[in-house]
Amino acid sequence: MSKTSNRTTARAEIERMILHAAEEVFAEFGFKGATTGMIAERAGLPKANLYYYFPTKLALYRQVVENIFQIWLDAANTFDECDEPAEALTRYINAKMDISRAHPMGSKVWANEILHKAPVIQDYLETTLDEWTGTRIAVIERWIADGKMASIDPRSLLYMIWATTQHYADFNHQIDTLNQGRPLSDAQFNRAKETVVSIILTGVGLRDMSQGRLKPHGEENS
Amino acid sequence: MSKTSNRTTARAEIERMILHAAEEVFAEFGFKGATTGMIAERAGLPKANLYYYFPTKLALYRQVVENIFQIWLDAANTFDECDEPAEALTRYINAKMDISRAHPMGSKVWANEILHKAPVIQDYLETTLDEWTGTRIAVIERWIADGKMASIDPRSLLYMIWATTQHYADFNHQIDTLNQGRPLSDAQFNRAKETVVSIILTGVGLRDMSQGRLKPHGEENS
DNA sequence: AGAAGACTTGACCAAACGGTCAAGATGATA
DNA sequence: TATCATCTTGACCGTTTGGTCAAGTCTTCT
Repeated sequence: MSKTSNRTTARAEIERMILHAAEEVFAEFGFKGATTGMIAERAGLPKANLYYYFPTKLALYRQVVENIFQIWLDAANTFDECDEPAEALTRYINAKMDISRAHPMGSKVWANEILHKAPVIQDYLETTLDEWTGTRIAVIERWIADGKMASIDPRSLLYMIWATTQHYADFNHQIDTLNQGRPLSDAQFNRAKETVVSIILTGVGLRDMSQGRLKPHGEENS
Repeated sequence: MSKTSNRTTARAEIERMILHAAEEVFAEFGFKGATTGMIAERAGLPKANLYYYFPTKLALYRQVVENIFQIWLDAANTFDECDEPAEALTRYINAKMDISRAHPMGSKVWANEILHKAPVIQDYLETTLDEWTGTRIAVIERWIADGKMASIDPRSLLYMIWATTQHYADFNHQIDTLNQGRPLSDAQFNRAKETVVSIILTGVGLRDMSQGRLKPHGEENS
């Protein structure tokens, strides 16, 4: 009975289940609105047992937020995979759109946190995020100086990309409601991705609109 | 002593103060996180007195949300003030950006509501908002059919405008943090507005980027 | 087998919060 | 001044909720 799963493995497995449940509940109800009872129930164990694995509700929340920030950072790296602005921006936008589709709950927890003045992630904003943003702005400024793209405000461009891509996670309830109550199909979502990439790349002078609509890659059906 | 301010006037005044306090507290802490005690304190009256003017916390919240939706609708009308796409989109984007700056709390309450699956405004989404969106999409499709702008997905364009403009309200804490902890100056905000308008108009083929950066109107200083 | 630790859980507690209430203050009317 | 309605407020209540605890059960090691 005790071959692959020793105690530490089982413990890690349970912690993962708790964190998954917590992410969903925190996303849907916010930190205050979520109750440890709901999280425990969704994780399939009694509330008292949850406190055996995480000392407080806040500690559990912190762990959830840290995991989310790690995903965010992974996507951020796609920005640097290529030094050509069109390619770099396309990859970054697509990566962020894919995250919004794959991890909408994480994005919502993040949005909630910022909305409420970042009580637990303020230090991330001031250190890691600020640093990342500064270096990427420098990259964009170099592209502009090299005449590779139009002269726009790099910071506003980054905010626009963040806002638009995260909108598909944070506001997915509104988007679904405006789609006859149904979630976007893969085709619809891909069309949104292509539109976002198209408007932004064209908007910063990396494409032109003369030939009408371009379809860069990966289309599914009508 | 009783000339201009009869009782009904005083009552309206107090209700306005309560609603203002409630908007701030709901924006910062969410529906669950906000307490009627905090709202009463910020409005400068004892909690019990607040319940004389609003029967329940939920009723107060509903009133706040309805006021916000009215502001949203007012901005929506600027979309129709002109039938030329460049002018109409510019006005609409600027109106929404101005709202984000003037009423960030309202925008945050709205965002919070959508994030939590719109428990109290679902009917607005399904009726008024859905209807407004449908007709505006038709307008954009006509512009495209008439060759006035590039063939992009109108729905994705609207979402992009909503996401970007509201980002400056909903995520203003993050924006401030990335601006050395200070709120954006008027000059910085105007630059953001111009950048957003520029990228979107260019992105949908209503400007071209050949001459570098254009400054449409209203600049302050460097 | 049996001791020792890791894990589980129902019952419980103190604090916080939405909402009530009854007693009083204030202002309009006559 | 007397009356009545509107408004104000401190004290209070039931429920919810984060967190605790002691009494268990299960695993593992010797």
